[in-house]
Amino acid sequence: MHEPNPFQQFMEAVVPGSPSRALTARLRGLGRTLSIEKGRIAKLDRDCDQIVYVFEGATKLVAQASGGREQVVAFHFAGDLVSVPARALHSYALTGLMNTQVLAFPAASLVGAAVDAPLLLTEVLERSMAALHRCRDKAVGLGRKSARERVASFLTAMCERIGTRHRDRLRLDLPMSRRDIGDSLGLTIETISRQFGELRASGLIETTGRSTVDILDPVALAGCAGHFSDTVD
Amino acid sequence: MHEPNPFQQFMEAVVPGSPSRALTARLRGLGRTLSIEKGRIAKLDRDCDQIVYVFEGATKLVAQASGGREQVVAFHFAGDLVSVPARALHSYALTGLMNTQVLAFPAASLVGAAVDAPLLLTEVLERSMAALHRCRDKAVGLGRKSARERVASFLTAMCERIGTRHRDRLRLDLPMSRRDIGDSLGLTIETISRQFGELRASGLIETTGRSTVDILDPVALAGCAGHFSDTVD
DNA sequence: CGATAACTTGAATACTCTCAAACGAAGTGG
DNA sequence: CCACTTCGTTTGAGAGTATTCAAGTTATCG
Repeated sequence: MHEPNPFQQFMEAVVPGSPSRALTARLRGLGRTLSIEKGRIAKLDRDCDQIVYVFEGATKLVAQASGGREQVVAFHFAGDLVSVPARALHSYALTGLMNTQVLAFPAASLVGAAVDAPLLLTEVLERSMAALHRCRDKAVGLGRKSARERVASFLTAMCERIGTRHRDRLRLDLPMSRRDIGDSLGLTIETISRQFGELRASGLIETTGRSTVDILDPVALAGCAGHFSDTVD
Repeated sequence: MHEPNPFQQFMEAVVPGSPSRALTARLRGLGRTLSIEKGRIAKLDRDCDQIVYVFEGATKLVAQASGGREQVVAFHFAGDLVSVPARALHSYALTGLMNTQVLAFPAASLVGAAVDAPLLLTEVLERSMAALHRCRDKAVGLGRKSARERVASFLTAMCERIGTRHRDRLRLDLPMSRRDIGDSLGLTIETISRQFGELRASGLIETTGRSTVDILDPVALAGCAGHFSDTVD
C-alpha cells in the first residue's frame, strides 16, 4: 500500500470518468503541490485567481478588512475545492489549521484546459455553486442571528462535515481555535467561550480539552440554530 | 426597432460566439420566461435549483430564517444571472424590486444541456465564481463591520453597478427600500436611516426623495467602507 | 388633495465587545 | 516524571453600538 499521490487523488475526486491522457498531462503541468504548515499562509500565486484542491489536512480562507480585522470566510477539509481570489475588496489568504497538502491551479488556466472536458467543468461548477450556497447561508447567520444561534449553526454544520461516532455519541474534533470560530461567526473569542459554556450548562454539549466537543443532543442543538422551518413561527 | 426578445438577449449575453442551432433549440425548450411584479415573489419551480437570467428590471434574493427574519443575500439587475437554490438551511425567494422579466432554467438541465457547449459552461462558471466572491465580501461586511462601514460599502458598490452621471455628479437611483438595504446589510431600517442622515450631515451624500442619492465625495465614501488597504493601519 | 406607506427621529434597552485577570492545557527542559 | 513556561481559554465588570419601541414627518400614489 503505497502513499497516494495528490494529483492522482485530485483527478479521481474532481474529474469523473476516465480523463484523456492529454487532459491529465495538461492538468499535471498546471497544478503545483504545496505544503502549508499549521498556522501559516499558503504561498499561492497572488497574480491571478487560484483554484485549490485540499488533498490532506484542513484550511481556513481568511479575508482581511481594514484595521487588522479578520473574517474567516470558509473552512476546508480533505477533498474540498477552494476558490481563492487574487484581488477583491478585501485581501484573502488561505491558512493551514494543521499541516496540510494542497494542489493549486491558476483558475483561468484550469478552466481553459477544461474546454474539452465538460465533466471537469461541470464538477467545478457544481462545487462552486455549492460554495456559493453555503456562503449565503453563512451570510444569513452573520446578518441576522444571535451568538447562540451562530454557535449552534456552526457546531451542527461541523458535525455533518467532520463529526464522528465515539462510543454511541456524536463527537467533534475541532482543528480550529476559538479565535478561528469567532472570526468565522463574526464574534469574539470571549463570546464563543461564553456560548460554549452556556451550551455545556444546558446539557447540549460536553467539552474535553480544547478541541473535543461531544454533541449530547444534536436535535436540540439544531433547533437552536434558527434555521428556517415552516412549523415554528 | 422591435422589442428585444428575452431569450435572444440571454443567448447573446451568456453564450459567447455563435451557438449551434441544436443548443439554441435545447435551451429555448428549457427556459421559462416569467414576469415578476414589484414586491412579489417569482413563481419558480421549487423542486430543483434554478438558474435565472434577469432580462429587465431588478430583483433581490431573500433568505428566510426562523422568526420571520429576512436576509437579502444579493441584488440583481438586467443582465445578471442568479442561482436560486431549491432547498438549503434557509428558505430562499427571488423577489421583484420593480416589474421585472426573467428567464428561469432548471440548473441541472441547463448544465446538462451545456455538456457540448463549453463556452456556456465557462460563462456560467465565471459568473457563479464572481457571485461567490461578492458573497464573501458581503460576509466580511456582515461579520466585521460597523453600520457606517456597511452603508458606505453598499453605496460604493451600488455606484459601480447602477451609478449614473447627472450634471457632473455621481447619481444613484436606488430601486430598493430602506428595509431592503437593512435586510441586506444586517441592520434595521432605523439604523440605515440614521447612517444616511450622518453621511448627509458630513457632506458625503445628498438625498432627494426616497430613492435618489447623489454621491458628493466618492473617494471619501469609499474610504469609510473599511476595505482592505496596505497603507492604512 | 387626501390616504397610505415609507422614512426619520428620539429615548430606553439589550446584546455583544472591550479590557482585565485568573485559569488550564500543552509542550519543554531539567 | 515533574516543574516551568507559554499560549489558549474561561470568567467578570463595564462600555458601546445597534435594536426596540414609539411618535412624528415626508413621499408617493390614487
